[in-house]
Amino acid sequence: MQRTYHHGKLKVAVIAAARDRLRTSADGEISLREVARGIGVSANAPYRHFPGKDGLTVALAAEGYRELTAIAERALLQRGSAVAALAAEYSRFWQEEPRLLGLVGSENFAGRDPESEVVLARDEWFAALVAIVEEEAGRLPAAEAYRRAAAIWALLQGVAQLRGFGGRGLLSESLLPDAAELARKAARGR
Amino acid sequence: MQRTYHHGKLKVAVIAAARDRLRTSADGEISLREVARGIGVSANAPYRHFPGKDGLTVALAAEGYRELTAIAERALLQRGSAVAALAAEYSRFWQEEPRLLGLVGSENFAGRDPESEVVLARDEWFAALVAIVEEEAGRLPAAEAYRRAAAIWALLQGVAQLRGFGGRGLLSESLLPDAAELARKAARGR
DNA sequence: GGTACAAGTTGCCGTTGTCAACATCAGGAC
DNA sequence: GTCCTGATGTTGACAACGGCAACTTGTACC
Repeated sequence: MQRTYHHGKLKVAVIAAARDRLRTSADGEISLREVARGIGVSANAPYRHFPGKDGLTVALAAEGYRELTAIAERALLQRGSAVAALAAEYSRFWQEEPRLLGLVGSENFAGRDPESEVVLARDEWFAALVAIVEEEAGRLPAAEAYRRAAAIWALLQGVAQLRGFGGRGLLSESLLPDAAELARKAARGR
Repeated sequence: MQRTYHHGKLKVAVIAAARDRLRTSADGEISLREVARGIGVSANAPYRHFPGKDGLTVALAAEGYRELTAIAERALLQRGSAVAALAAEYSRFWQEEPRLLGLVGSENFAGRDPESEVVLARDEWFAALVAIVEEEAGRLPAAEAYRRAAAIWALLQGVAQLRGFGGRGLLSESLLPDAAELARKAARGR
């Protein structure tokens, strides 16, 4: 790949590189400049594709949501409990990219446009989650299905965070609750 | 209060100011310099009390844990379900200082000294949580009590985060699960 | 009263996010 | 083929940041 003046696919390259930093860097901070440097492009090039650093993190969050949606859809196709499969995959995803999922959970979208990419991606993920609840519990009043889906998400995210503390002490791996089991109970409203 | 060369209580002042920024600032970022400026002290003064910016955020997390412990202990003294009281207070705390609790949940203490202030504070909070579980469910095997306590924490943190998304759509307030009810079930192992 | 040490200060450095102005390329109008 | 226009990258600059070093001021203890 020759160095041409125009990179061509900078947007996806930036997102991929940023995601990689998130995965590998020690402190989990991402620097726009460092990302650009890693791609071999000038510091300001990303500004042609993102309104700023915040824009990049929002894009990353959207990426995370899309991946979650894919995970949920895959879980539905599997034989056996979709909820349990989802829980297992959520945990695996967290282990691989904890900071990305942390971003997904913590990002504040309160003031954001409901039509924005990230909010749409979140809604799709949540819809997939609702489908999984109904697969486990049968048809439900919409409000109840939403509530159970939210409970499951809260559980998966919360347990994953706890697992993130890692290591010894009162929160060591063997003393953590079984996310799959808790999620199934939540799906059934128990 | 005259401006003297020696502030005297800079450490607590810095923590309080930083916590305040966390509560009030729009983006939730804290700058060591801005904090120092707000207190009326030079940019480098805080370095006499904290090893660096990370040190400050760790101190903030410890502060958060201590507050959680106090909440848990208060919940135990109340008449009625301690778990329910805890859930209510946790939610209130989140509404007031979402970023502080986000920090508590997301901070990565994996590599940290088990004797460090923040890990000790976390253990105290968790111990208080275990006491609440036993108040609700009676005496339990230690491992089981730990698991239920962890489940409750995960639920409270997860639901609070979801609530943080705020506003309309599939995750609007009225469609969120009742944290208190879920927590009680978790405490009873149901 | 003198002195060692803690607590604050100023000066400085490299890095970062972002703005403004300029350069380069690709593709359609003629 | 030529020209022009918009999208895409580049360079240069700026203020703010985190952090180091060296200096100054106050305090507490002998």
